[in-house]
Amino acid sequence: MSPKPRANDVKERLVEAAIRLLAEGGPEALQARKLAAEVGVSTMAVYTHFGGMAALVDEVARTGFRKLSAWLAEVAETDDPVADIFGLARTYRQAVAEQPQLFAVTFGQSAPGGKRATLSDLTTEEGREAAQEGLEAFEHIVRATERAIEAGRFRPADKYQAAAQLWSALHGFVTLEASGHFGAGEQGIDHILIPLGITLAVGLGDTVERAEHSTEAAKAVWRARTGNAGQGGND
Amino acid sequence: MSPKPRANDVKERLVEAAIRLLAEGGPEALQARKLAAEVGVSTMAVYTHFGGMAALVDEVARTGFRKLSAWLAEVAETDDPVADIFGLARTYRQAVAEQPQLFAVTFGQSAPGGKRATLSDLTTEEGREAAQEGLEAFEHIVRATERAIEAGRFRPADKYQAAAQLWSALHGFVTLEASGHFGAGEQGIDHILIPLGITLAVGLGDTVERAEHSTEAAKAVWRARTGNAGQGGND
DNA sequence: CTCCATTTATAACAGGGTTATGAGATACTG
DNA sequence: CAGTATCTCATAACCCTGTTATAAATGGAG
Repeated sequence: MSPKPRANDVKERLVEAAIRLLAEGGPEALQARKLAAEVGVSTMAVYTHFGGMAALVDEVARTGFRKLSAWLAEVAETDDPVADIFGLARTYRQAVAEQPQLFAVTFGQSAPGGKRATLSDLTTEEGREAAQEGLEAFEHIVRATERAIEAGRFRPADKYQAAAQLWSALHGFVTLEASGHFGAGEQGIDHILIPLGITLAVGLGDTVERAEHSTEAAKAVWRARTGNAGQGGND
Repeated sequence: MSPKPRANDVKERLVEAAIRLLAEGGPEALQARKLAAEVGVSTMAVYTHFGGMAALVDEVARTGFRKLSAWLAEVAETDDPVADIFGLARTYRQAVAEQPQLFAVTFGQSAPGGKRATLSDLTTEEGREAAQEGLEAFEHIVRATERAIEAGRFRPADKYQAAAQLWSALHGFVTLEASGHFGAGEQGIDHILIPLGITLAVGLGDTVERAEHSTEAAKAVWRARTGNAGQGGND
């Protein structure tokens, strides 16, 4: 097996193997020796390509952001921007639910004190320029928020500020759910995420009726997407 | 120094030292040998008292929850339950801002030595029993939410469900802020946390005017508390 | 005092990340 | 084409950290 790894995709394969090990065995399974064995090379590959495990983990974290952005980008824009926001939320939650270990690294690695350039303030112009991958995922929420404001569903407001509110709530729910605080399975979606979304939409200016209608629309779109061809694959 | 550790508070001192090392050097500094040296004992103490580093980290996580609960318990109940919720939010945020490393462990984002602390489900009866400390912090939000519903500020709703929404949003904001996404200092509070709180309050049934008034009331209380005698001490 | 349980220090072991070194491959240069 | 420089990778060692085996010290029970 593994006849001979072709020249330069060893780096790529290391990251892929790292994500696989992470998904299967959690953070403890992410070890240089296991990684090397998985790819069929020696541990030196980690050092020639990344400089060390820390940098590799960093790359894994960035890959998580990229995957998240890619998934969010697949959410189609409809004429109901609030429903689109719910669609983004479901997608965000689904990504984390499917690969909790990966996103635990992704969100954990962005902590300050780490080596990596931290994503800076997303509510200022300069900050947005400094933050690459993290911002990209955020931008999808911003765009949908902007459309909701333009459509009169949300009150006029700073789109970044409103989107940051939505992102906070969504991220908090997803994080707490991944930590096991909201039970297993899908119950957290119905019991908390959807009511939370309605609360936020209404608080931002939508009516209860329209917000509820949008959750139903989003649920229908979601069923069509995941019913036909699940989006849970590897990009 | 350290004349001779008295019998059974070695356990206590180990946890204290662990929190100190964590605060000063991050997760990587939380090591059995450093810990033992800090307390003035051998590494064996970790094993006789905890069974291993994993259990010690777990105890550190639980201590974080206990401190958080203690801080939240200090927030007085006024006749404005929505203002009280804002007070709880500021306190929650302040705790994490002051001891980000500790709460990164508490919430499971940081994994010293690969050993993550695990928490339990708060939306089920059994889960709530298993998670004493986690629940205690959550209960403060539940209680304030209940009062807001009873006072007619929030629409009638399941108090746990409504509180879970508030907790999600608050936790998400705090987490993202601690990761550096919302800039440094207090700007995240004014730009995002307070607007988020107003959005949620309004979405749950409050009026914009009363919600805004409550944020001001909470800010005044906060200034009085932190202006007089900061609450940043150890429990 | 003697016995027993608990706690602790010492020292070794095990398993990780990392590094030194040299061999092989690759590409550029004359 | 020959030679050389560079990049990549395997081997083997090194260091650090969690852990455990063992025995000494401690302290209460009888």
